Amino acid sequence: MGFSSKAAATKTPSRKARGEGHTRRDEILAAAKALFLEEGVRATTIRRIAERVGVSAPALYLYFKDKDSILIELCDRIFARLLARLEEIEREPLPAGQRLRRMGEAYIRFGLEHPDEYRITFLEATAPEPVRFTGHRTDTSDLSRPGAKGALVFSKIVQVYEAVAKEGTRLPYPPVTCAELSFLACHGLVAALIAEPDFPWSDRETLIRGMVEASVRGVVPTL
Amino acid sequence: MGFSSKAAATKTPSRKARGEGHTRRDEILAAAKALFLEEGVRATTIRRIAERVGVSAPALYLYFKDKDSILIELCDRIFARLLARLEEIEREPLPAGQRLRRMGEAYIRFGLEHPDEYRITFLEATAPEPVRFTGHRTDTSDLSRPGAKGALVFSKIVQVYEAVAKEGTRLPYPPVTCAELSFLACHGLVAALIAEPDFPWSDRETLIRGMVEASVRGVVPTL
DNA sequence: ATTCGATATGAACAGTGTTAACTTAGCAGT
DNA sequence: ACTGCTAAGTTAACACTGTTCATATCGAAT
Repeated sequence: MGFSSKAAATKTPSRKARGEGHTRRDEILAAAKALFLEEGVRATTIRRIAERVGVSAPALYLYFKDKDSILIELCDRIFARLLARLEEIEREPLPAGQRLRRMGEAYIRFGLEHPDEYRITFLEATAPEPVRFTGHRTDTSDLSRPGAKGALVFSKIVQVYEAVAKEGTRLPYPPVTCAELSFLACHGLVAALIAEPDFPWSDRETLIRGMVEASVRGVVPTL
Repeated sequence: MGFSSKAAATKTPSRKARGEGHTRRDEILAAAKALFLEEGVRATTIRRIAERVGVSAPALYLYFKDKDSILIELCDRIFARLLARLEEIEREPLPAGQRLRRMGEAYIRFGLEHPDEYRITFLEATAPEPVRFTGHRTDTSDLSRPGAKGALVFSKIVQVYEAVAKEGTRLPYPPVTCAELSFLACHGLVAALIAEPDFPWSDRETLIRGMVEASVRGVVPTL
């Protein structure tokens, strides 16, 4: 049955001490993450991750289906932090309008702080190429896809808009549509600032505050 | 060492100075474009473009610096059409607020109609990896970069906001900042629908009209 | 002692963008 | 006619990429 801890057994004794509690899987994730913010996405290749872990490239395939799986898991772990942040805000005793603003700001700042993960989760198309019709299925989306955690984040905003409606404010669209509009506006700011960091944008703080405001009042003017 | 020239009989004496209609350069662009919308971005590779033109892969480098240059030129040509559309709208005798809405809608629809080109122009980071500080240069941006045409598009919106100000409406931010906020909100919608076409978004038309409205009234509530 | 299953490896495959060296064809000028 | 010169294209190769396959090692259970 269960074997305790990990079975060390590196064929070539790695000079770095194997910390307790690290599985090889975690090592890979950690190496990928480090490579990520030290040298950027472009440098984060299978062979370089493997090199960092001190292992050959095919070894990664014992723990991950393919390269995307590694990146997706990495991103999902980061996005879990955003989710936690939003749930914090959710618990604050604020009027719904204010909670909306706090969430918007938290979302934007998070995105700007994790540009690579944000890009992979929301900007990179992993959808198969020839598929272009928008299948409108409210199905149980498979959680392995990128954007799965993204969808969770999104659902938080829906909840707040439902709260807004419950407070008596009339919404011009269904809560889910309101949430999409607010979310997409903030998303636009993050996406553009990440993709075009060299463009001479206006002052970042002004843009953030302005977009938070616009994303709320643009959808529900009375908020 | 036989000079068994099974040589390409396609030695059309296409004097490029002659420039009647199709130069080889244009052929390459056309092939890339066709490949683009027949088989998607992923299939648009140097060798396959070359194959379509009926030429070897390295031949493309006689006309373009690298692969990106091909794609960028392709995108710029498409975006020139958007620019023309916006200039049409610019000439319509409408109140500035209405012109803003018309432009927003045109922008969004254009983006959704040309997802691949939009992605390359606005979503793909071609910025060198380690550069992450935002150099605030109002300079003569080099026109070869992707987003060069994008910047032109953007400047159109700035002009309209200046017209709004001139009409007497007080703006909460400088015109350029207003334009950025409006633009970025619309950009968010386009970017997300392109990147995640399978997500069960609300009705597309509702989102478009809603975002156009929000991108204007969110920034300038009295418009 | 042998089998088993997990872990890891080196070699290789089918791609990618790109560069180098070489071959032509066509056109000027002594 | 014979040089040169230039533009346009070629084949071969390089340095990568993600990924698969056949093989090896090794601790543990039978």
